[in-house]
Order: sequence, then C-alpha cells, then structure tokens
Amino acid sequence: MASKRTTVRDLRRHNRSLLLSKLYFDGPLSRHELSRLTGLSAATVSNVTGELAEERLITEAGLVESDGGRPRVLLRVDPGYGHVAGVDIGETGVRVELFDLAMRPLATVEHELSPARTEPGAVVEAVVSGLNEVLAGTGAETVLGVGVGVPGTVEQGAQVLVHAPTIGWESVPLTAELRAAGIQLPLFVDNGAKTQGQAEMWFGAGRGARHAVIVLVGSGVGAAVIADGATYRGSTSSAGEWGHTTIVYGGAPCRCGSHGCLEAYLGAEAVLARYRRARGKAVPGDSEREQFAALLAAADRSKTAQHVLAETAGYLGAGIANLINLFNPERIVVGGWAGLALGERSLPLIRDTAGAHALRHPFGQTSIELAQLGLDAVATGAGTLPVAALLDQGADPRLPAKGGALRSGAGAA
Amino acid sequence: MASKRTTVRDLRRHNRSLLLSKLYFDGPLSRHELSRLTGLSAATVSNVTGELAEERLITEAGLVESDGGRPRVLLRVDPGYGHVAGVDIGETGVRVELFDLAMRPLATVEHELSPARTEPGAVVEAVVSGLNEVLAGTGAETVLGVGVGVPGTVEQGAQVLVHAPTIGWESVPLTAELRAAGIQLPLFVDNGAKTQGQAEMWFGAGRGARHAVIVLVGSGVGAAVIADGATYRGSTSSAGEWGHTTIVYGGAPCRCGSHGCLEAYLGAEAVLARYRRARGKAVPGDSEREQFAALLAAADRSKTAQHVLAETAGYLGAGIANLINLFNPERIVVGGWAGLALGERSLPLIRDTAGAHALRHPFGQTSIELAQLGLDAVATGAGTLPVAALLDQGADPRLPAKGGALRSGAGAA
DNA sequence: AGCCTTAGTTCACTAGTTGATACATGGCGG
DNA sequence: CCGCCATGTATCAACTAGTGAACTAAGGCT
Repeated sequence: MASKRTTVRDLRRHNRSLLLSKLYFDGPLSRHELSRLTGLSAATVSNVTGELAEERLITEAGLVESDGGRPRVLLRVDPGYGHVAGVDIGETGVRVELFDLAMRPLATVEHELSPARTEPGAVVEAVVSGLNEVLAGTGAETVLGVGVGVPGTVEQGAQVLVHAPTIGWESVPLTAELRAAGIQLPLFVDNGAKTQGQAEMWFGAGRGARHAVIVLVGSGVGAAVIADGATYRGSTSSAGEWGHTTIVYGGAPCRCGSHGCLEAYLGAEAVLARYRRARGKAVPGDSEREQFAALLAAADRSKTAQHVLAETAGYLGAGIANLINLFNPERIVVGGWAGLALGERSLPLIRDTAGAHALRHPFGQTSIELAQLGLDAVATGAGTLPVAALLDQGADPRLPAKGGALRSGAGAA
Repeated sequence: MASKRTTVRDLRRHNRSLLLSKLYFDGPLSRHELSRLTGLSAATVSNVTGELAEERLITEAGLVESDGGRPRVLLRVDPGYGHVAGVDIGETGVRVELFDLAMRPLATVEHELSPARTEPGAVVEAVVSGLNEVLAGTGAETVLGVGVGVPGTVEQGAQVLVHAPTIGWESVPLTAELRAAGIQLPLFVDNGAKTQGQAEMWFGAGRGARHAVIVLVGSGVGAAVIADGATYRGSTSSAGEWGHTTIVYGGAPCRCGSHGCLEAYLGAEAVLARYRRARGKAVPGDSEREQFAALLAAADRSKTAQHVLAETAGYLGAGIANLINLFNPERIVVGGWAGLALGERSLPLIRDTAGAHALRHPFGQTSIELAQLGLDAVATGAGTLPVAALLDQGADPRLPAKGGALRSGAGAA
C-alpha cells in the first residue's frame, strides 16, 4: 500500500536529505566517498553538494591526500549554520538548552517548578523566559527550531495535544500556547522518553542500530521504540507505554489505576517500598534518589538489599524480554537514573533474566547495553527534533516546505 | 536517516505502485478519480494507466455516466492477469490453494502430515505435489508466485531460514529446498500468523486500518503487528511473539521453557488444563478443539465453565492491553479458532478487561473486533504475498526488478 | 618535464511529471 | 435534429533531475 504520489521534486529532496544525513552522522566525507556510500553518481553528488554549499548548510573541512592522486576535499555539515533549542519539561522543573547544529551545548538554563505550579500557564512562562535567557547571547534569528520534551503522551495532529497526568495536564494544546506566548520559531513537541531515546540513538548507546528499544527506569518507567531508524509512534503517537504493561496479572496496584503494571514493580518508588517492607524500617535519605542510592550502597553488605535488587533485576529482565519478543530489536539500551544505577550493578543478571524469559532466537539477535548519555538527554533529544526535520527535508525547517511535505516524526507547527 | 538513493525510475515505479494499489483495493475507479485520490496529474494517470493496460495488468470495467458530460471509463486490476498460490504449512498438514489476482479461490488441496512426518523433506514433498495438483488445470505459466506460511519464525536474508520448534525445524532453508525440489516460481515465505494477519488486513476485520494488531489464539498464541500499513518484522523478522511475553511473573511453566508466558494461560491447552482441574474430571472430547467446544457448551449451565472462560477473557484482555500500550493501534482483531470462539461469547468482557489494564488514552483510540475470515486464512494470506510484491513493485514479480529493488515485506527469492 | 593516479566538474542524454491544450463523448435546449 | 456545454481523456511542450562519458584539476613519481 503505497502512500503518496511522488514527483521529480521529491526525488531531489530525498537525495539532498540522504547526502545531508550521511554527512551529519558519518561526516566529514569527500564527494567521492559520498558517491560510493549512497550509490548516487558522482555527477549528482557534485551537483547537490554544490547546492548545499551555496546555501551554507555544508562547508569544506580540509583535505586528505589520496595515494598519488588529487587530494579529496572533505565536506561536513556546518555546525555554525544555525542553532537549535531543546526544552525538557519535567515534573519538577523546566530545562532549556541551546545547541549548535552538531548538538554541542552552548547555554543552559533551569527553572524550578514548585509542585503546585505545574499548570500549563506557569510552564509556558518558564519555557518562554528560559528561551529568552538562552538566546540572549545569540539572538533568535539563527535558531532553526525549538524541540520540547514533555512528561506525557503527545497527540500529533492539526492541534498538538499533550496529556501528562503526572503534572496534571489533560489535552493541553502546548504548541498553540507557546505561540500565544510569543514564540515564533518552528516548534516540535514530543514525549520526553522518545526524545531521550532519540538522543541515545544519535549520540549514545544506540548509534548504528536500526531497530532498538531505549528503556527508561526512574520514578516512572517508559520506553522509546526505534523501528527501522525512526521512533515508533503508533496511530496517535502514544506507543511505547511499556511501564504500564501487565507483568503480574492481578498484581500490585499502579498509580495508573490498573494492577500488576511493570512500573508497580520496577519504578523507583515500588522498589523502595519493597526494600522498606523487607527491611522493616524506613530507608535513609530525603528524596527518592537518595534512598535509592542508600539501597545500592547497602547491597554490598546487606542480604536484604541484595535480594531486593536481584528481584528488581528480575522484573527488569522479564520486561526487557517482552520487548525483545514483541519488537525483535538489535539492541536494548537501559537508561533512566534508576535503570542506570541498577544496570551498572546488575547488568549480567538482567541479561540472564531477559534470556530466560525471551525466546531463544530473537534474544540471540539482541544486545543489552547501558545508556551512555547523562540524565540531561531529554533536552538534547528535544534539540535533535529540529535537526531531524532539517535532515529529513534536506532543507532549513524555517523555510516553507515546498511541494507535498513528506515529513515524518514530530511535525513542525 | 534516509536509506537509499532515488532515481527517476524509482519515481515511476512508485507511482505505478500507487495507482495499481488504489485500483486493487478501492477499484474500479475512473482515471479522473484516480487523479483526485492520488494527487497525480491527469496526464500522468493517463500515461501510467495506458502502460498498465498495455501490459494487461488492468482492464476497463464498464462506464459510469457523469452528469451531462463524457462518461467515465472505470478501470480495475484484471483478476485474470495471473494466478497466485498460497501454501499453509501447519502442524498437522499442508494446504495449498490457487487464487486469481483478486484472491478468489480456484482450487484447494490438503495433504495430511502424520505427526512423525514433519521433517523438511516430507513437507517439501507435500508442498510440491500439492502445487502440482492445484496447477493441473491451469499450468504454471500463469502463476505470479507462491506464498508460503509456516508455523514458526522466518529469517529473511540471503538464505531464507525457518525456525519452527513445534514441527521440529531448526534453521531450515525452505526456499532453497523448494527450489531443489523443482519449484521455479517466485517464492515468498513468511510466518503463518503474519500471513493470516495480512489476509485479515486486506479482506477481513483489518480493512482500512494503518495500525492494527491481529491476535491469534489457538493451541498456540501469536500476533501479527501491522505498523503504518505494513507487517512489522523487527530486525530479523521474528517480531510479534506475543504468546511468549510474560504476563504472570514467576507463573506457570510454558512449553517454550520460560514461565508465566501468555500462552501458558491463554493457549487452548492451558485453558483446558484449568477447566479440567476446576472440574475435577476429564473434559469430554477427543481433540483439543472438541474439548474446547465442550467447555463453551458447558458455560450455559456450569458455573465452573463460566469461571474458567471469564478468567481466560481476563488474560486475553490484559494481553491485548499490553499490545495497546506498546503499539497504540487503531484496531485489535481477535482471531484463531479458540480466540474466535472465546470472542463470540465474551467480547464485551474482553473489551472491559483490556480497558481496565490499558492506559485510557491509547485504549480510547482502539477498537477491538473479531476476525472475519475463516481459519483457512493462512493460505489466503500466503497468497497475498506475491500480490503484495506485484503491488509494491508495480510490476509482475516474475520480471527481474530492474533498478535498485525497493521491495519491502517478504522478499522474493 | 612528462606521466600516472585519483578527485571533481561539465555536458549531452534520458526518464518522468506537469499544465495547457486539444479531442472525445454524451446530455440537453431550442 | 443540431449545436452547445460539461465532463472525461489524450497529447505535447516545458521543466526537473539523475547518469555516463568526457574533461579538468591537483598532486606524486620517475
């Protein structure tokens, strides 16, 4: 079932996108190498790269001598072509970062949100002032777009609607509200787990994989599924809600209202509750993270802590096995603050449990790795959204996409 | 991350495919309507349909008067252009069917396999003789290709390898063996659940959906995931192994070697075992299917049977909820002989349990329906594989695919 | 200096889509 | 019954884009 007509123009766009993406991820490369890697003729490569260079999207990046012949001119995407902003709307604060095209961070601002102040108005205000602060040095003209990661599901449609129960949002038209607050840059809104997943795919443990699942364990439990190189979204962009799949039928109640969800066993809160019960007294530490750290520290000597962690690794392994059986990925990346902490300690155990629960064949095709990026990756991933639009279109997302837009991923609005 | 270079030829192929698919699924249509529906210009539609008509792929199918103007000429794919064969390799027998292009069955042959005779050699022999019988009337020249559905996972690569533990197959190079046995037609091998799912998508309860999951409950439990109109395969085509996802951590042992798999609760065998235990005595009936029918019949009067069925609907609902949370489909189709029987009786209950376990938002976007095709749909679905190749390429799969093949789905070999 | 090797560019050619225009076909009013 | 009009389909020149082959560029080697 083919989907859309194609014209000669789409052809050019596709090949521009192809060359630009190759240069972005594998650059710098010479025209000759580009020709070999993409299968395009040398003539076309010359032609298209010429066009891209004229638009200042790519620049020359030195020469490499070739054995005895004319040296190759290396080309690369110009990191200074423009900037992108990434916004991480979290449960406790808003983080705004400015990056160059190569996703090197240039400026960062964080705004705390008091627990009572997570309503859309307050958040939008925090985002806008954060953006203004971050852009103070450079000015908005150079910015290709703003990516926003939110802690909930995002319905991409004519209106971008955000549903985020943890901060009390229900069908919030975030793009519209940001526009109303004066943001005129192209906006890309996506789920935070998905943006973090994309960051890990581009720059972290997911590099090079076409099929992967990035698993995020923190207070909540989520996942980002990458299918054939692109974030899997399903029909209304709420795919990948791994945390609320049932792993113990008829089991423990979950904050989502159901029972036996993976999150009710694997989320930091649930793990600490089990530890508390097993221990018979409170766990030291004020915040969830401190308590979790205490649990990990205790594991060196306490059988109880060891048992709780092993149990948790078991649930994680079984949950991962489900992902392997259903999605048949090449790679599973374990991240999130609790997931990383757990993984650093018990990755072999997690691998074993996953192997015990998954089918032999798909399990054999999958490697299970730890995430490589820090916990700020949500903002980085959000920043990649405008870059992805640039690479997909093969052109600046600020320009009107001439011809039938073939955009995939989070749509600009 | 774009994937492949594009040339003008690809363009033509894509548009041919687009028009051919539209005509196949929504035809008969006039050129004018085609132009409107696909966005292609009238000129191109004329040009391409002319080419297709010359190749006898499409024919005229009557006129429709238009209010006051020249009547439209309706076009459609010619069902008589050629035939396709579908092969269902099951655990107990091999079924071979011949279809015309519109997938109307023309001939059917079944070969029983005695339980001891499921080794590749015997099966290949049964397939070859079945094909010969089915083709006796028409001859092989008209056949575009043979689709084969197998009860296991299919690794699509340079070699097509089949892993099917239930019939004792381990890395069987089925395509190569069929070739060695003298089959020279294009071959398409895929997992039986996936072919059945494709049949349901094309002609059954899945029609019109772009994101759906076809759930199959019989002795085993499987699923076919359709993402954006195409069967989701993952990195090595073994995605969708829903039956062996864990639904009760640490639960009942499963024949796959793991514990707590959905199949160990929802498979016919498991359901009957629960019924037997609850009842305290053997269930009447020789075969699994007869016993299952007895269970359903008993449910009108027996509390025990009712309870067992309700429990089963609960597991099914929770399993479906997991699919909804992970894949966010528009539609779930419940099929398989046990699934259909169960669904006919308890669909509302299944819907309710799914709703209780799934997140509200994705659940609200999903409808849960019963499969519409009979149990022979595996062969029908297998037969759609060559047709899909025809539609995807926009040309006869027997012809060498000129230019870089852009084939998706099960590759021909 | 001349030749070889490798990189990149130019150009004529081909494929393909499009808008404009021409042609075809039937209904309908006079 | 004839011409007009509306609608559907075909044709054609214009334009875009990718390709192979010939050509130019740039360096090393003898």
